Amino acid sequence: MPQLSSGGGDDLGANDEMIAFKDEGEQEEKIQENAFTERDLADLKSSLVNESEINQSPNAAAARRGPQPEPRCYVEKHREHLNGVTKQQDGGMYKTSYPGYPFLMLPDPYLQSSSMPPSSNKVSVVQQSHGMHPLSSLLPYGPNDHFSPSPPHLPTDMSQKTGVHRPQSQDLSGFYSLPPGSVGQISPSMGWQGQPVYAGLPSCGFRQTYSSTLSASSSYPRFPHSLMLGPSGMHPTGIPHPAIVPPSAKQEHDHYDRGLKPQGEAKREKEPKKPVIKKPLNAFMLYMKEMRAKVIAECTLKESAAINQILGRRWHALTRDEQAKYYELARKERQLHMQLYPSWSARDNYGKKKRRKREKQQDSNTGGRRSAFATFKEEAAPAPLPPMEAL
DNA sequence: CTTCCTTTGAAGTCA
DNA sequence: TGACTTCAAAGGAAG
Repeated sequence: MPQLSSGGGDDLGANDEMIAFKDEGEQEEKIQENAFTERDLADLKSSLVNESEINQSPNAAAARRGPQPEPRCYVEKHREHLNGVTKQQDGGMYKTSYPGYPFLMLPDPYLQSSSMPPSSNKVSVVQQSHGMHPLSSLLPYGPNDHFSPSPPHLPTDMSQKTGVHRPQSQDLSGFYSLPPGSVGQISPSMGWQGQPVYAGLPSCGFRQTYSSTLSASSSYPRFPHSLMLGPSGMHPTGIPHPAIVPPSAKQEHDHYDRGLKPQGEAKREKEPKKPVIKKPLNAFMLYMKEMRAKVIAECTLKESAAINQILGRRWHALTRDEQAKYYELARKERQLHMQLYPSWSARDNYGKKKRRKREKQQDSNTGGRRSAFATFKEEAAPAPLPPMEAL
């Protein structure tokens, strides 16, 4: 795996993740036919642990909100598991959940302005609430290459196993309000077709090509000026990018732009605000984006913390191939992010959050807000998600 | 209004 | 190099 030359976690996650995954896969083979109920029981067991922990910790943040509502989901989860089996038999998630997989940034399911094809009522995958996402839409997928640089721990014929055929091109303007040709302007020039994932980055001239294509912005700074970005975080190509968060974005207002609202053109000129380029989403984040609405619908939950717990379990319950899709998507995202913002570093966003984890831990030692679940995990659970043992 | 919670993974930092 | 830290999304809840 060329891109795994360093770090090792580029594609399919950490090794320990995959070790656990292997275990789960083995378990899944055992229980493939009859054991979604067992899985649910495992969930139930886990939830009982949580609840008992909650009850034992009146201090806990979870307790302050009452027991985790997660158990409400078990019936629905079972149903979803069954549906998942159907999906896999029917060609996998691409077919069911990724109606436009090569162009993942489908309209936000929460947005009324959805331009999804009428035939699709699926939950879109990595759509952005604050803009369309060209990363996936421009992902260098060829019809057959989506997993071509297979992760070392994945079967090399994964793409064949998934049997997914992604259309090479679709009318992106149907998904994005792009000027005609804007996509084509980028995609071919990026030279992604059939290109090794990272092999070409240093030398293939992708960046050069990209720069030349985006000549008007070839010298744009890391954080493009608003004039270049456009009113809503548009990339100089004209394609909005979710990683570019315009200063006016509510979401970033929460974290980054508090107190910096423009109060006039003079101030804007005086203190031009740099749009925040956010980190590309990792595989799990992409998975969460896709599945969150589903879980919310099934569980009638809205609290993200609880939903994320469910999603974390489901993530571990995914098959290897299913996870691989998201790892691959995440890798593509990172790749394109790197192309779009060559000089961007995750460090750029360090310190944006108000509190540091260290401060949190210090507070927790002194009785700060800390969930019993977290404490339980640290004290009793070495792994983030204990394997689903038989009850 | 601000921060926390909660998850996994990527990337940064530090010894 | 390994351990640790921070951030990415999300929205309700608490301070």
